[in-house]
Amino acid sequence: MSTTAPSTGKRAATRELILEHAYELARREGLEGLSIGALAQDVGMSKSGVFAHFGSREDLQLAVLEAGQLRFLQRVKWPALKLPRGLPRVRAIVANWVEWGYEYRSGCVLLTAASEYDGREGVLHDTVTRQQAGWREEMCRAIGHAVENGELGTDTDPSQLAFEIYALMLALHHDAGLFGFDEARRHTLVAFERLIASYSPEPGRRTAP
Amino acid sequence: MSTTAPSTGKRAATRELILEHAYELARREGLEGLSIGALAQDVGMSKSGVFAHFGSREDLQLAVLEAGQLRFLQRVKWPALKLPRGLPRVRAIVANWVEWGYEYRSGCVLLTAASEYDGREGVLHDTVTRQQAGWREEMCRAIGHAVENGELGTDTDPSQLAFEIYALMLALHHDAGLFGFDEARRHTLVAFERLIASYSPEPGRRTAP
DNA sequence: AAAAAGAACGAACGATCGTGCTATTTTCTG
DNA sequence: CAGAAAATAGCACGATCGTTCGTTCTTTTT
Repeated sequence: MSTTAPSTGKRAATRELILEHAYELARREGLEGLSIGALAQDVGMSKSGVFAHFGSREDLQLAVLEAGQLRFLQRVKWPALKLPRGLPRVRAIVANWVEWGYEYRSGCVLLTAASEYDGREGVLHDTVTRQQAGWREEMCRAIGHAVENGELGTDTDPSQLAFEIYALMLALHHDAGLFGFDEARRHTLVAFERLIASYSPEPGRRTAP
Repeated sequence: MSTTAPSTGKRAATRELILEHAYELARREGLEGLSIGALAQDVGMSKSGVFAHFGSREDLQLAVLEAGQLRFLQRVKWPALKLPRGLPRVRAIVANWVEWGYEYRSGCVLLTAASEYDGREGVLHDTVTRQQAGWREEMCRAIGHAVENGELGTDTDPSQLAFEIYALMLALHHDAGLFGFDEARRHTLVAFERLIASYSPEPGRRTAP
C-alpha cells in the first residue's frame, strides 16, 4: 500500500488531464462559469468521475487557479531568472509577460479570477489576493534590483513602477480581447519603453549639459 | 390608448426600478452572474413579473449595459464637457473617472462585461465592443484637442496616450478591488501626472537652456 | 486465481436556471 | 362605477447545476 498518493500514477495522470481541460474551459468562461458537467463532457468522462477527483467544485476551481499560477510562473518568471538581476531581468519579465498575453489572448484565468473574486469573500478570494500580492511583490523586488544597480533613478518607487507595469499588462489583455492583439502589443511595448525612459537615471531625451 | 409607451408612466418607472437593482446585482456578480430569480427576489417581485419587462435575459443584460454606460457618461464625461477643450478637459475626465472608480469600487459593470464577453460572439459582445471603442475614440479626441492647443507635444499619438490612460484606470479598479482604494488612487494619480509630464511639450523636469 | 483496492459510471436528489402560459390583480378610461 | 387594458402573480416545463450513493469495471496485491 502507499501511504501517500504518488505524484505519478493513474489517479494523478487523469487529474492532470482534467485540470488541463478545466484550465482551457476556465480561460474562456471564467472560474465562475466553469461547470462540472461541461468539463466532464469536454474531457470525455462522467460527471461523478470528474467530481471524485476534487472533493467539491470550489476545490476544482482552486486547483485550476494554482495550475494557472504554475503556468504563469514557468512561462514568465522562471525564464527571466536566467538573466542578471536588474533592468535586464525586468525587461525579460515584461517581454515574457507580453508573449504570455499572446498565447492566452482570449482570457487569462488569473486576471479573470481577480475580477471575479475581488468583491467577495472565501477561499477563492483569499487565494487570488495572495497570488496577486505575491507577484506584485516579486515585481517590486525585480525593480528594486534595477534601482540598486543604478539602472533606474534613485528616487524610483518600486511599488509605483510595478503598478504602472501591471497597468500596461491589464490594458494589453483588455485591448487584445476587444480590438486585436497586434495593436495592443504595439501600444504596450511603446508605453513600456516610455516608462523605463521616464524612470531612467539619465534623462531619456533632452539632456542638460 | 397609447400607441407607444410614454417614457414616464408606471411601466417605465418599475422598469427603471428593476434596472437599478439589476445594476447593483450585476456590479457584484457580473452580467453573466445576473439571474432573473435573484433579481426578482431583490426587487420584491415575481420572476415572471420581472421577466415581462424584458423579452429575454439577454435583453435584460443589454439594458443593464446601456444603463451602466449612461451612468458612466453622466458622471465622467458630461461634467468634463463644461471645461474648455484640451488638457483641462482631459484632466477633468481622469479626475471624474477616478472618483467613479471610488463610488463603484467593488466592480464596474462595464469593465466586468468587457472581460466577460471579449472572447465570445453575440449581441452582448458587439455592444460591449462598440461601447469601449466609442469611449476610447472620445478619449482620443479629447487628447487631440490638447495636442492642438500645444498643451501636449506635437509628436503625441492620441491613441497611444489614450491606451496608457485607460491602462491606469484598469489598474485602479484592479488594485482597488484587491488591495484597497486609497493606495490604488495614489498610484493612479502619480502615474497620470508622470504621464502628462512625459507627453508635455516643455520638458517636465530637466529643461535644456 | 482469489481477494482487496481503486477508479469511473449511472442514476437520482433538490435547487435553480430561463421561459412560456394562464389567472388575477391593479390601473386607467369612458 | 363599470368595463377595458395593462401589469403582475402563479404555475409548470425542460435543462442544468453541484452533490451523493451504490454499482461496475479495472488494476493491484496476496
